[in-house]
Amino acid sequence: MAASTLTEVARLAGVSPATASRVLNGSARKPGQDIADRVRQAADSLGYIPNAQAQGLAKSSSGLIGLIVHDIADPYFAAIARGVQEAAREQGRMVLLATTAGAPGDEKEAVAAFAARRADSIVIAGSRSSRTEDTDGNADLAAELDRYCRNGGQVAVVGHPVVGAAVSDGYHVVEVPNEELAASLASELSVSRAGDDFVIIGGPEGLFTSDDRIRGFQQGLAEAGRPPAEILRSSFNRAGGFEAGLTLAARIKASRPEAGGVGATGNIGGSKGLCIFAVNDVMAIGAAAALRSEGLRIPRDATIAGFDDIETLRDFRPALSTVHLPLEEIGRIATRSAAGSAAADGAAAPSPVTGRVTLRRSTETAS
Amino acid sequence: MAASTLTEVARLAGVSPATASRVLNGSARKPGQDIADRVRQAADSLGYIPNAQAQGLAKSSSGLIGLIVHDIADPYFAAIARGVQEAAREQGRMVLLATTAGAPGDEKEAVAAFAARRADSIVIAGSRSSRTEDTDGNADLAAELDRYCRNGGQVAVVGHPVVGAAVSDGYHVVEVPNEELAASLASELSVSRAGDDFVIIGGPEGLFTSDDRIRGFQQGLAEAGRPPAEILRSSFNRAGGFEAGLTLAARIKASRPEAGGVGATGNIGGSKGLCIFAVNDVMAIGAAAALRSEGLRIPRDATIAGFDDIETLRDFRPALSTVHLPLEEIGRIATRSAAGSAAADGAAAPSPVTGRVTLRRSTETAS
DNA sequence: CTGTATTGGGAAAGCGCATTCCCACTGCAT
DNA sequence: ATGCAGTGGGAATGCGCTTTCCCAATACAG
Repeated sequence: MAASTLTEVARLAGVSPATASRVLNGSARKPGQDIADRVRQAADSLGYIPNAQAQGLAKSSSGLIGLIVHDIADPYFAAIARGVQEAAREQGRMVLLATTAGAPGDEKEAVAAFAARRADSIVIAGSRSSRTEDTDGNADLAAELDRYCRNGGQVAVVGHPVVGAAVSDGYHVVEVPNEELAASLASELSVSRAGDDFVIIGGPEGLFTSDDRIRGFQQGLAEAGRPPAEILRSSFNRAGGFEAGLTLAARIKASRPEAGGVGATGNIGGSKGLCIFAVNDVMAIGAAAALRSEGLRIPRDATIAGFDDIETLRDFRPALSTVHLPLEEIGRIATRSAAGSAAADGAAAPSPVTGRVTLRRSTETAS
Repeated sequence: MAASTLTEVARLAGVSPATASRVLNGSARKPGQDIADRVRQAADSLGYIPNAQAQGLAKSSSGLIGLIVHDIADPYFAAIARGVQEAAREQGRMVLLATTAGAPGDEKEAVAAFAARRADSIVIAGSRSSRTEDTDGNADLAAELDRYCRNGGQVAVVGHPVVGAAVSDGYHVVEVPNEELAASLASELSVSRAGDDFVIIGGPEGLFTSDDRIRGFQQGLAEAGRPPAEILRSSFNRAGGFEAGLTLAARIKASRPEAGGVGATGNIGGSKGLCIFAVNDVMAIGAAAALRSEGLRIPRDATIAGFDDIETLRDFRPALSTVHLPLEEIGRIATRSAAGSAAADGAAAPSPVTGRVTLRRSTETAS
């Protein structure tokens, strides 16, 4: 038994396919009550399920939203995905998922695949890159997005615009005030960690999110009359944070006075403490793990702050200072901005993303 | 400019649409080299992207895999989703996401939506329920799945079969040895926590995953000559674990000898320790948070073990004893078993899921 | 040199639905 | 009684592609 079709339903109800279509799938014209009932009854006696592909073909729209993330199991993206999913549901659409590990080439593939499926809109999360090795991929991606938009597609990008993407209507960017927030964080830490040296653990140069946060942090330090922090670069994930954490651990151990044995109380006397800013939470967690694995304690031997306030932090100890970002909300906003283009443009501008510096135990003064 | 069509490509190349179709999208018949080149060139000069909807309509298959989870931001599901996504990619398919919070009614909707989109296969993760309030939903879901399978769809369910689902080919269950593993855990803990009382934090009665693990654990205890553990039930998430944790915390505090003040060293003298088994990691984490919030320490004042070994545990302190499950692999297996039905049935049976009891600090003897 | 395979391309018929026309019919004003 | 707008249903077309069927051309054996 193959899935039953509209035609079969129509025949059973003794009406034309046109009429059946009108009653079963919202049309401007509403057939008479009695006929409608007959059709509806026929439909569910047959267990009719409309073929979305055929509907899509006929209407040239699909009820699909494409979502591009680096890694769906990363708590950062998972939270955004949850928001996207939720907003999609509100719109009566479904989410198509693509993971790309951040490679622009793969992202281009994903966009093409979404375009092939005639997705109504595409949400791209994950940091944009301007690294030279990504130049080609970025160009391809931009071209693909451009084509998609010209064909009526809607695109929302979280954070930074895609490098080289033409500004068309249908192309939306959800701005995240990374720089300002990082500056605020630096400013607050300059006060609470007045005696410390600062060091930044960043992602590879060219990753916008990372670069913005680094720039903001440095600026915040400067405004507080502090010298710029040293920057350690590694990959934009836990492993990268861990690696950088090991480097810092060695340095901390080397610089502290050879007081006693293992149990020595870290940072005493005149030596300055170290305050680490990792440009995202997973890197911060990685760094913290590295310090711990080297026998160092936070905030005793070093303090540390992250960025994003991913849900995982809730149960991470010591409680990690960070910048809270409404990740789920960001997903919703992106999804809505790529959908509500029907509404008035300027007026319907979705509320901007706001974050909040959130200081916790990991940067409290060691007792 | 609307997206260009196969017909346009064909015209530009000076061939028939049929030929163009044959060269651009894999067909059994391979047109001549020169013609193929001409078509291909025409295609990318036009930036042709095949309309997957139309292809799907014509071939009646869509290259889509439906994935149903409770919550995509839950680390357990996120890990499975990653595996599914990966396997989907291998198959050249895309994954369609649906989140349902575990409500069978919603799951039925999701299956219907997947069916409407003519998804090639559906993967259902998340515990099945036999609670009475879910009876209707389960029946609907089973009926919907049945119809989907009869129409040639492939379904893979992680863990338990859907209640009432007819066994058809096309309906696969990825077995997870919850009961055995829970028994092993109980057995190992009976040794390492020889002096302790055991208590189980479980989900609501009727959730198969929870029930299986509880049953297994009790059985393991029995085999070790222990009396059955008391069971505390609450919701199958962190909040549920937290709630149960509060209850236990009160009990622990009440039962311990009024040694001194807050700083008293918990469990001394003849009073038995408490070993908590939470049926999944997020509940265990919730319970641990509750204990901590009540000033109790793990493993000093109580020990605790979870189940699943979600990635989050990597950075959770104290390191949580648990049962490792290859979550990502489970996602892959499910996806493959719902795809490789073309291969020989019996022979192609995917490798079964195996777990591993993993004891860590949270159940180590307090020093 | 004729006859039969065989190859390679094109014409056309759907896949299941939405939608534009078109037509028969009703109700009302003239 | 006649005309007209308005209403409600059906026939037909097309969305973009695959695929079967058909036909011309070539190849080869007899």
